[in-house]
Amino acid sequence: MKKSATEILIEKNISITSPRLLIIEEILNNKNPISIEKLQKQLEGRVALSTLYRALNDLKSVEIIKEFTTTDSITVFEVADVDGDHHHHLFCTRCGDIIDINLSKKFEKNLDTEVMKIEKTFNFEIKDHALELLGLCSKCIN
Amino acid sequence: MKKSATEILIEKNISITSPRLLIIEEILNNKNPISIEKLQKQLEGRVALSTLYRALNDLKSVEIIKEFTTTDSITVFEVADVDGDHHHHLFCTRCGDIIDINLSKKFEKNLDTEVMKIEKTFNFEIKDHALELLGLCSKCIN
DNA sequence: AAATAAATGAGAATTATTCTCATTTTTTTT
DNA sequence: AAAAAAAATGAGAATAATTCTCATTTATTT
Repeated sequence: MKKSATEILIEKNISITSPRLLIIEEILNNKNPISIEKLQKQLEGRVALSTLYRALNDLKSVEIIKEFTTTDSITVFEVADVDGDHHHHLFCTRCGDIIDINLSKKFEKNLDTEVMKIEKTFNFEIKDHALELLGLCSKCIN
Repeated sequence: MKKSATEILIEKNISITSPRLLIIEEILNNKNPISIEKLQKQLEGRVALSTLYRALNDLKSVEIIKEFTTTDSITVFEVADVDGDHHHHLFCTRCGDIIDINLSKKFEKNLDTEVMKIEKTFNFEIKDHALELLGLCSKCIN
């Protein structure tokens, strides 16, 4: 059921190149969002840095991947949500770890209702939302 | 009832200097989060750029201000929440506008409950949360 | 008021990201 | 399947954002 990197590129109708495949695979392989620095290390010698930045922007603009910034100002990437598969993030403010989380169906419904209210109040057309939870992970708690 | 910039610095027990006062006032004056570029222009000639960056970091570390990054990768600052005064943000992905919003009391309660569940599941100690809503503002909708 | 400690300004240094352009790879056309 | 056209890459230069250094100034403590 999982799509291959090649299939993903075909679906978005952009050309299939080795750097793009490698980058998508690397991001897919990572359970959690991955930083540019990590990607760079992982792809060392196989993808030029300029290409990495360019390809990340390309993949972002066709919505294959998503970019965001952590609480400690690190730019990270993850594969964009497909269909209903929608998740949020837990950030450890000490060690910088990021964990993907799902909210309960019930709560997501509540959230959607609240969002609709806000759309009306502000005459805004809301396309997406992200809930960020900040705190200390189990390792850093003590 | 509003605290002055001086009072804010005294409260946090860090020295009272002209750049810090000017920066806090500038951020207070702005209804919505303000970018570094804007701050820089506004404070041109009164605060050196290196001081601006340094003071922003200082104020951030004593939690007088809060930093975050917009969807188009712009770093912005706002005054940190005081007491229960807690808000979220609406981002226009076309024009970059940011609007402060409040969620309903009821929804914030639901959110707190959900957050507590997540804390247990992940053995995480959650200190703060932020809901970001992304879409098109009334001006950009058409 | 003097002594100490902390913060500032100016510019240099570093880091992150984008840009340029000749070459290579991919896609389209035949 | 080969030729032509279009798109992407790699290497490094250029730019932009942020941090660092250190002599001087300002704020705090004694």
